[in-house]
Amino acid sequence: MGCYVGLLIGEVARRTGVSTSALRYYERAGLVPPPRRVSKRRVYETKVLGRIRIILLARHAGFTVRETKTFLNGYAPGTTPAQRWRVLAATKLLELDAQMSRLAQMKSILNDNFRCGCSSLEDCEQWMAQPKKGSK
Amino acid sequence: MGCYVGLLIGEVARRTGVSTSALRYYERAGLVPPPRRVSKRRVYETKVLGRIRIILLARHAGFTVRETKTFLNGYAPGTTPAQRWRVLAATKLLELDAQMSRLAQMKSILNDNFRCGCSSLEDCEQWMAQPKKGSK
DNA sequence: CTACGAGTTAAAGTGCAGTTTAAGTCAAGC
DNA sequence: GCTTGACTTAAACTGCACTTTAACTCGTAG
Repeated sequence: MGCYVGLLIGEVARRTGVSTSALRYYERAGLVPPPRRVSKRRVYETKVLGRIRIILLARHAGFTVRETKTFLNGYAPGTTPAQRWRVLAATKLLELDAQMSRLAQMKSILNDNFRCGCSSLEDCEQWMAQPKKGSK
Repeated sequence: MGCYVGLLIGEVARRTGVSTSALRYYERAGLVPPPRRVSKRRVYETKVLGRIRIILLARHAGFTVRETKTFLNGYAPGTTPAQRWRVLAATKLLELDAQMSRLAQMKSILNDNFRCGCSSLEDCEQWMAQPKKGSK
């Protein structure tokens, strides 16, 4: 049964929490390199688990699959190593900062409303007029 | 031409940066209340601009349209005012915190790689083994 | 009266990120 | 030798968030 060195797709799915269909999709999309086959079956090396962790992190951070691919490939061996990577990373960092400040703004709205307690969005001067301040 | 009190959809689109088709979609989805009509045309009151600002903020913070709707409606007049809102806001705040820490983690990866300079993801111990620390 | 421009509708189309389905392959156990 | 279970494929389907299209209605300007 499990006498190959490596992991079958079901095992990778179980260990990473990514479904087998998603793993095949990631392979088609170029996120995960095609593993070797043993009688047509995918047999993964354990290091694929690390790559999948990165993929999950990127996806959860809001990167699209295409972005994640560029992210991984701009960094993979064979491409211009540092140069492309630095440009990519710099761009991404700016986007992440922008996104974090949007989240922070949303947090303020949610937090402040615990205090303010308005019962209608339209009635609440706090959010409705953007630079109008002076209401408790 | 513009002698109604209120804004036509094109004007709202221009002022908010949201396309007319998206505005109609938001109306169907229950995010924007149906405005009054003047000879079948939507005529918005200016306060809709405030609501759209909130919608945009929520969307940019990663809320789905459905979530944004619940967010706005749980807070609107007519519903249990404070109670539902507080539960919703608390849930959302937890999600935002989780998302922010994911973004922060992604930032670290991007930032640290400026220093580390590995040329292959699989080779870089830093990210591949998750709780392995000790390398500069 | 006609043409224009800005609006209207319902319905179909788009791109993303997968999931589901149907039909097939293969090694192992009974 | 047949069944079982984990895998394989291509293709169709899903849900989200809109956008596009086609055919229509208005009010105004020339």
